[in-house]
Amino acid sequence: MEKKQDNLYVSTLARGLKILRAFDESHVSLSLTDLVSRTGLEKSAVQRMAHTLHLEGMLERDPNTRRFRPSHAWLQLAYAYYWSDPVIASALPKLIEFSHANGETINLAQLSGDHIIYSLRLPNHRTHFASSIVGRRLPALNTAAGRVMLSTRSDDEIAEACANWPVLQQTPKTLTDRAEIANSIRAARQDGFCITRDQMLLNEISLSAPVKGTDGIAHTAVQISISAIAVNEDEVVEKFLRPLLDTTAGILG
Amino acid sequence: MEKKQDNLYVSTLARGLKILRAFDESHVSLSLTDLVSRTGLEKSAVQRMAHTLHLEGMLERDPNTRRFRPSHAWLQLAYAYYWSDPVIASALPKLIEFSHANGETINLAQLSGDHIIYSLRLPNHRTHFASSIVGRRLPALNTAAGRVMLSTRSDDEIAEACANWPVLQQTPKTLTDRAEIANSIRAARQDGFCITRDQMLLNEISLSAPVKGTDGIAHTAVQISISAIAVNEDEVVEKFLRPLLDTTAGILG
DNA sequence: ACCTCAAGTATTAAATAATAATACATACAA
DNA sequence: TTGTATGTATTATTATTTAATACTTGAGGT
Repeated sequence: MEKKQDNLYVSTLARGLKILRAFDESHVSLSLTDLVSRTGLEKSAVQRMAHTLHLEGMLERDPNTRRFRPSHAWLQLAYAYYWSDPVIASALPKLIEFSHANGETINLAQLSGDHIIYSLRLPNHRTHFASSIVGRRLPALNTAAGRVMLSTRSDDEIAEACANWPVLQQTPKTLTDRAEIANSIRAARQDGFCITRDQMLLNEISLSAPVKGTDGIAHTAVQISISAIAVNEDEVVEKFLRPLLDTTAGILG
Repeated sequence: MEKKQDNLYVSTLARGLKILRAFDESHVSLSLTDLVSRTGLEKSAVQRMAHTLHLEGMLERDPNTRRFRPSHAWLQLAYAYYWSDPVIASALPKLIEFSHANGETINLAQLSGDHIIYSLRLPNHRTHFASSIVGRRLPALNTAAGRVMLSTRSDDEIAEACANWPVLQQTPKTLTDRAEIANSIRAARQDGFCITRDQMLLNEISLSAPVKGTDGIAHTAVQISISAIAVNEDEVVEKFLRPLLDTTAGILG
């Protein structure tokens, strides 16, 4: 896949990035040969890239196992990202306020292609690890946050997304019927919020409201997670919709 | 600075990384010429690297201003980092517990060379933006967390660090006298904790305890921040040391 | 203790792919 | 409009990466 008829494209750099992206939640430390198989690059290419990334402080290397791991530099990049995105600075104090006042898990989600990505998370319960750390990507159509953002778009865009964007069956109860997802988005447009249940995690209720820009389109949403053991959807809306909308209203999209 | 007599070193990749690292808290969006001046690379090199990084989804490009910004991919890398570091998974539930029980800002800090880096942060008050987001690096000697980690090392290492590691005068009251810093570290070794005040921020008290590995050395520490307006250091120790030590005790270094 | 094999490391000739120089285009200001 | 700064495009040259291969190390099995 050495692509492009593009004389500005530096394939060596792309290969190096490929090494970085070989790491994910189920590949936390990789040997040279692991990297070869995961990236599809030549052994010697991997050798040189990994070597360089190590020297440059982007990869940690365990001297015993000789396996590579992400370094702290990866967190530093996140730090730079946070400063670069103005929505973050606007949202963070509001989320802290909400978390403090309501004691519930609250997240900031942004649209990233056909996925959402969680950019801020303030967990208030012990919950699954993946649900507590930033940077997680989920198919937009599967999530309340994704649907509520889509609901601010034109009918055509919604239809296009519902037809083509990925849907992932995460739990037995995950909604995979695209027509039903479209209904959910239509409802969200009416209501100004979206609520889901058991979509990514069983017994988890998600309530989300959009952060609209001046054009009325939302690239950001705030989402809260509530355990469905104690309460049902109606009660969640009853109790948390108002504070949630207060929160989103204070954020500059 | 095209360095190395190293035939495995891929300088093109290093140049690309240099572009990424040109972004930080005071350089949130950079034009081509900005990148040239910040990296010291040739104009055409920057052109090709930025172009490639954009195509690979590592840089966002504003079509109007033609400036580059970090992309969501930078958060995804943080996500991979979190999974790769076992301390994180062990610490996160404990920090959440503490935050929930005590309602105070709590952070996980790790030693990264001669700096500490905050890898988890659970802010519970409105506080300065930089104090709320992960990935921030601070000189280890300036911080309670850095000192308490150092205090688990040998006398020689402590002496070496106190002599050579960087110290940054962040507030008028920041301790810059290296002998006094050494005293602070000695005290931390005795006490099993370190408390500071007004070091990075005025009217901020920092209390930190180490997370020791099986060898007794700490590469990680937990730190809490308390406003010094309402309470003094003794009261902070009185009130929070016990729960803090309970927290660190539950974390596998 | 020895052997085997897989995994990591080192070396090189060959040529691809990146470079640097320069020319062109566009946007903004005087 | 003209001038200047910034971004974009093109190309010959060659430095740099490549890919192939040989060497080294270490873990597991017998």
